[in-house]
Formats: sequence, C-alpha cells, structure tokens
Amino acid sequence: MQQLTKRQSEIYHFLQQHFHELGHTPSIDDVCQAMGMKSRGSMHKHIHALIDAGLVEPFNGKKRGIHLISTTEPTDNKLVHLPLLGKIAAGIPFEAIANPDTLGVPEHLCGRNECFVLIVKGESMIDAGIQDSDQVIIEKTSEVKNGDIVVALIDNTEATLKRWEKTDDLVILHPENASMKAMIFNPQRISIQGKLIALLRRYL
Amino acid sequence: MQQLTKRQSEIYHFLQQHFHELGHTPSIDDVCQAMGMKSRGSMHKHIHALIDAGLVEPFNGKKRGIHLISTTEPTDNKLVHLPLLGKIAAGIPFEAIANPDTLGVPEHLCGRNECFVLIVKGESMIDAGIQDSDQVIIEKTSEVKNGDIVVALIDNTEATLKRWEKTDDLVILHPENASMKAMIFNPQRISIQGKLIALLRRYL
DNA sequence: TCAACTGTTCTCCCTATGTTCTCTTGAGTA
DNA sequence: TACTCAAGAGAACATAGGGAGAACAGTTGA
Repeated sequence: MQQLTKRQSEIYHFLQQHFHELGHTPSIDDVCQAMGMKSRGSMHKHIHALIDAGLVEPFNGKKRGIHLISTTEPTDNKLVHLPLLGKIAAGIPFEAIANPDTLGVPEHLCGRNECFVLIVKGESMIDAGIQDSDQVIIEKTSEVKNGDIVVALIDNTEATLKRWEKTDDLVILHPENASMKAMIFNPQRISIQGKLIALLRRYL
Repeated sequence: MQQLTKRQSEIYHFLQQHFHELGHTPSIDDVCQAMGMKSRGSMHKHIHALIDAGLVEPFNGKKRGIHLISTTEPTDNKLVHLPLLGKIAAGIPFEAIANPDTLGVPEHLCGRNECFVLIVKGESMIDAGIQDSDQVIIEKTSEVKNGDIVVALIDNTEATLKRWEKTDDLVILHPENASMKAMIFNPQRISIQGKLIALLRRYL
C-alpha cells in the first residue's frame, strides 16, 4: 500500500473518529462541511486516494456515501520508545543521564507532548495505587491542576513524585501514604518536570 | 550497511524517540525545527544518509514525509496483541465474548503462557494498588502459590480477581480492601483461570 | 418523468517541500 | 602547517500536493 500524504491521513483519522456523528455513510459534501473544505472536487481526490489505499470501499458508481473498510484504530499497533530516565523519589535530576535506556510503551498510553519513564522508588504514593518498582509514564508539561500527580523538582536538585496542590502563595506536595506528611514550599523552589499519565507494573 | 556518522546516529535516534509527537511522518522542515537546525539542505543530507543506510524509506520523488523502516530490535520492543476479554469482579465468565478487541501490550509485560487482558471493575483490590478501570494482564495458568493474585471462577459462573490462599481443605479468596471480608470456599467450587502478571493504567 | 443531489472530471493557481549546489567553519590527522 | 572531511547555512529551483471552482454525468427519490 502506498503511503498516504499527511492530509490524507488526517482525513482518514477524522472519518474514523467522527463516523458516528456523520451517520456512518457521509457523502463527500458532508465530509467537506465537517472539515471546512469548500471543494467537493478536492475532497474527492483525497477520498479516492483512501480508496486506492484500501481504507475506504469503492463507490462503484453508486451514490451511497463513504464506507470505511475498518474502524479499528491503527495507532494501537505502535510501540513508542521512551527514555527510561531513572528512579524517582530519590534525588538527582534525572536529565543528567546521558544515554538512557528506552522502554517500549504502547502509544495509547502516551501523551501528546514528549514523555519519559521513571521507576518508582519507595512507598510515598502507595495509597494512590503506585507501588515501589512501578514504571510511570511522565508527560513533559508544566500545565497541571490541583490533584494531578506530578514530578516536581525541588531547588533544582531533587525530583519527587507527589500529588500537586498550589494555593496563592504555597506549593504543597502530598504523599499518598497515611504515615507521611505533606511538604510545603515557597513556589520559587519548585519546578514541574511533568505529570503522570500512565503506569506499568510487572508482577514477578 | 554504510557506517553512520555520529550526527546521523543522533538524528536517527531522535526520529525514533519522537516520531509520536512529530505525527509519524514529519517533513524535513519539521525535523529541522524540532532539532533546532536552520538548513533544510543540511538535514536533507543527513536524512539521505539514513535512506542509504536502509533506516528510512526513500522519498521516490513524493512529498510524503519521513517514514522510518521498522527494524528488528530487541524483543522487549515488540507489541503483543492480547485479547481484551472483558471486565472483572462482576459475574460472567469472560470467554463468552466472541470477537474480543485486542490491546497492544509490550512483550516484556507478557508471560510465557497465553495471556489476556481484563479491565478491573470496582475497588476490591485497592489496597494492592489495583484500581477501578486498570487493565490487568492475566497469564493462563493454574499453577499458583498462596499470595498470588488470581482470576478465580466460582461455580463455573462468576469470575473474580482476588488474592489466593489455599489450605488443606479450603480455598480463601482475599479482597485487598479493608472494608471487605475474605471469601471461603470448598475447593471444588473454584477453578483458576489465570494469574495476574502485569497492570496498565492510563490517567485521564 | 424530472428535479435534486452527489459523484466525477478537469483546469487553474498557490504553497510546501524535496533537491541541488556553493560556501564557510571547525575538528582531526598526517 | 596543510589537507580532508563532516557539518551547517543559505539560496535557488522543480514539482508534488492541496484547494477552489466550474461543468458534466448519472443515481436517486418523489
């Protein structure tokens, strides 16, 4: 099968995600409207490329709309290789690792931004279902909400995985372990490296 | 295969690690921007070295972006497609599902025997770090030890995920939730469908 | 039967992107 | 010191890709 262009892939994924709202068999005009394209001729070109690629059924001279041949999400077939940057809840900023190992992670567990993997050390988050030796997928972002579990860097020297809370003038990092206390900081001491988006655990 | 220069290797590993957020088929310009290089001509040289090395598909005069050629990497970089057989800790034997969805799972999370995936329903195992909606990887086996977490079938009608204990004449299925009591059975009533070997969790 | 709708074909124009080439710089080595 | 090679900047060129729009063909339903 010939590779699709970027635009063709976009249109195909759009059809997959929206075929319910589009009534399962949208016309070329319907797809144009839904995607904000004015020209039925242009969309016709794209749809016929999808037909040639075996993703859409040929019209065969009928006016019965677009039928996808399969609606399963092909991206579930991909493994993303994320850097395994170290262990967390014990102190060094993990970017220091020069050539990290990588870990294969199914793409559906990844975020839109760049991600990396850390191995949990200790039991500070045990009441949140995060155990020692779990592999956690962290998405690089600083846009976090209260209640998110984040990787926070304290004083640029120590990284920790905790539940985030920010008030007007304080940052509070909550362990989820009844035997441990929250840690309270001046916000200047803290930067966010990323937030927890997925977890992998292997039982031995 | 021609030896890559250091820079070419860097670019290749960058593409491997970032193809997800680059949208799978980045243009030469896209890769330049992501890597902070200004010159499309320079990146073109590097990409064509990777093409010559057999790591990137040739453009063949098309403007379809950069496609990595899948290489056979170490085995833990394989994605295994396991049947997603249903949800657990609520009643029906899950083999009943005729054409299950599949889930891509990294091979390093799989066992030697046949495996399948269940979605956890409820909080009976919350104190073992197993939460509602977690995806659990179950290896088909009946060789279990006391302390393992198993999928047990009760009276051939109801499947449950619990910690296993067997004495001379009793089977005890332990929830891991302080508010729930252990369940005690005659061994004939119980068969083991498999044991828990891995867990995946996605935070939304 | 006929109008409406929708698939099809085609032309035109513009943009994005691959390609080629020259030049400069810096590192490594003989 | 001189030479080689890798790397990158940048410019210019060619064309694939994308979209608008018009006109036509023929299916569909009233």
